[in-house]
Amino acid sequence: MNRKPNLKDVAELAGVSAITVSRVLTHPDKVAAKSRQKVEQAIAELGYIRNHAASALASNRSGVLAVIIPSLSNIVFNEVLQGIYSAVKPHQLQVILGDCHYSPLEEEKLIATLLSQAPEGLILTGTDQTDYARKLLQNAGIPVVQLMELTNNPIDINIGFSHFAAGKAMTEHLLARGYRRIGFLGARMDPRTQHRLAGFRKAIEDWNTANNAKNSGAEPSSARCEPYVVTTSQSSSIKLGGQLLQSVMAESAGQCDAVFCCNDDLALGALFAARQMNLRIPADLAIAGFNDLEASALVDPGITSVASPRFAMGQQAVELILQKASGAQTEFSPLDVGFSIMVRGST
Amino acid sequence: MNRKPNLKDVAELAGVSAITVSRVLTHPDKVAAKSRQKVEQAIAELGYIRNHAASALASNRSGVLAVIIPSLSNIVFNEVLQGIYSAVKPHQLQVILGDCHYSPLEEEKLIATLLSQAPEGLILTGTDQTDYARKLLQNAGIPVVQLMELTNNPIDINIGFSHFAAGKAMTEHLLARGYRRIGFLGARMDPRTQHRLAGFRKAIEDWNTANNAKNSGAEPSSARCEPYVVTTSQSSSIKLGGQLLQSVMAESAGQCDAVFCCNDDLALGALFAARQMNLRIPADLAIAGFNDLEASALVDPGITSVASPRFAMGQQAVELILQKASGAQTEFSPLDVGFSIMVRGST
DNA sequence: AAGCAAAATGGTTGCGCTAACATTTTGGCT
DNA sequence: AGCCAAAATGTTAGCGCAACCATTTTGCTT
Repeated sequence: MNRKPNLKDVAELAGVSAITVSRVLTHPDKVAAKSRQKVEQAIAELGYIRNHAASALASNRSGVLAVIIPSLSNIVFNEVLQGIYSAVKPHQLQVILGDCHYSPLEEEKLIATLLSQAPEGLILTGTDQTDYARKLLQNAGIPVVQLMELTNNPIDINIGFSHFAAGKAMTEHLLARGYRRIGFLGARMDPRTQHRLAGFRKAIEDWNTANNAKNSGAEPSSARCEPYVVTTSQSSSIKLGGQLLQSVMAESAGQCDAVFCCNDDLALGALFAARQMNLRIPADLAIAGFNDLEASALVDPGITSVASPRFAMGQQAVELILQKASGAQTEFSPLDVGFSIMVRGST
Repeated sequence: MNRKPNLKDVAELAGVSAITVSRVLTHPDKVAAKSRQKVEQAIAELGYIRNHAASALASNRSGVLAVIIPSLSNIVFNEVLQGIYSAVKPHQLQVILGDCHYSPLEEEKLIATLLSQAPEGLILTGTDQTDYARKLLQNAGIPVVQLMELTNNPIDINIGFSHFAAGKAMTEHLLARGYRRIGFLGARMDPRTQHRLAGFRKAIEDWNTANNAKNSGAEPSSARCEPYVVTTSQSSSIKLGGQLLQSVMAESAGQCDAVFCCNDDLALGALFAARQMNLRIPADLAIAGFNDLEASALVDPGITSVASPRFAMGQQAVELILQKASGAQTEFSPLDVGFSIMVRGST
């Protein structure tokens, strides 16, 4: 026999019926130890491997979890993925991963493709899905998680934190440290980066307002905080951080005394470049980042950054999907996992 | 109607037969434009999504590519993955990714699981599969790629480079630069790392032999090159690099004048730690790494490292699998993609 | 030993789709 | 108009498995 063995072949060899073999594979406790042993031996002997497609078709359960991330190369999503994999492991689940390259349209296509696998659940990054994608997901009737950021209008389950609040908090930290000519270095400018930038602007606006009120008598302009915003649609890298630092220095005529980088890659690049420009950190220039990568804590000076529980978010996404899939009809309100500012030498 | 629409529903709405709808999805050029249009409209109207399981079962083609990497967290495999995804994109293929945590046994289990999806091909990392895994793969009859390193006894397709040669070449570079008390810092010690270490040892042994021959008259010991090897089974990180540097300094009583780190994470950590120890790089201490991460080129001084075409390897793996799957019965001999030593300031 | 509930096992059927073959329609030619 | 090959479409059957329900066996109690 040259074709691959199937259930029936195993059943014949083991001297039982096909359905018993099937049960050994899916509900081993429903089968007497003796039969189970015979079946297991037959499986080993034939090198039998269950046909997942047939199983999924007959049982209407795919055992697949679909995940779409915006970028494989960004280590941030990698950590989320690790959380997802760690949570998936004890369950009989395969992960199908798609990379939508930060494009909602690609994401839409991917969703359509991945839904054809009839996944048990779907994990998306961010909250900017197209209308058609939302419709597809509604029709699919499976648990969907929007991860990383929060929205008032979730498709289903929503886990994340406010990038606006984080951006604002970090900027307030810089203001509190006395920096007044603060640059924002932004790359790729995906929605979350834009929220961080919005938080940055809000913090400065608020500060200027408050400051004007205080110094209502004096000339206000002298105490105003001046933001310098340099952004690019290029994707982020360490090298780019250095280039953007030069841009902001040029734009501010060297006045810039602090930069808030939209992520730690840029921040590291800015740090390396600042050293070459003979800027003392943080005396001449403060550097703040986002994501709290390992390197940020270990360079000298350490880079102040925003930490968030990425691994845990991934885990939680899987857990809530499984909860929901197993019938728990609890409503999940958006789950804010928060963030924290890791203050280090760079500010 | 509450259940999900199927092919027949679409066919009825479009006024054609089910098989025509199926053809629109798989061989659109075999269907007249008029019918195709009707079908496409019906699909859109119903929000129809093909049942992949049924399709796979009936057609005996899964449209799935299985990939197993040893670690999600190691950026090296991430880059390979990116190559895989880029090559997969133009084809109708989904990637199912497994993480075996550097364990051949986990890998074996994963292989069994992933094979149940009847993938069109399988990409593995390294060449250390268990015997049972090899047997499973032989039975499966699908193209298999062993990636990253080379072997004389490949399961099927083999793409990679010699980590032994790379380790040897880097050590020879250090010797050529005049360093004589060279440390090897190794973490996790997976097979590839061990080959690098073997190359390191061989280079030093060769050098000592040659040197003895030359100085046969003089006392040989004074000119001997002394290796210091510090390894740990812990997984690699920047922080660990600093700790291992301290270990090797302690072990060598401060005599060590160069360290060859088994990867750039360790090398970065060693660099940061060396600065804090007030060692001048490369005057007091040379640092060499492996993998040529982006940061290695941008820190100051840049870290000398071994570069390899990881992205291209991933791409090539997919392409060879597809070639083989489409019937090209060409035999592939192990494909050596080579490596190059990126010499930078740290040595 | 008889009776019975529970556990174990089996037969039938259909999941949704596509391969293979069969049939119909189309369009170009004389 | 009539013919014919090629293109388009349809019919039938079955992929391998698990749900459902039916039947048999087991192991316990009286």
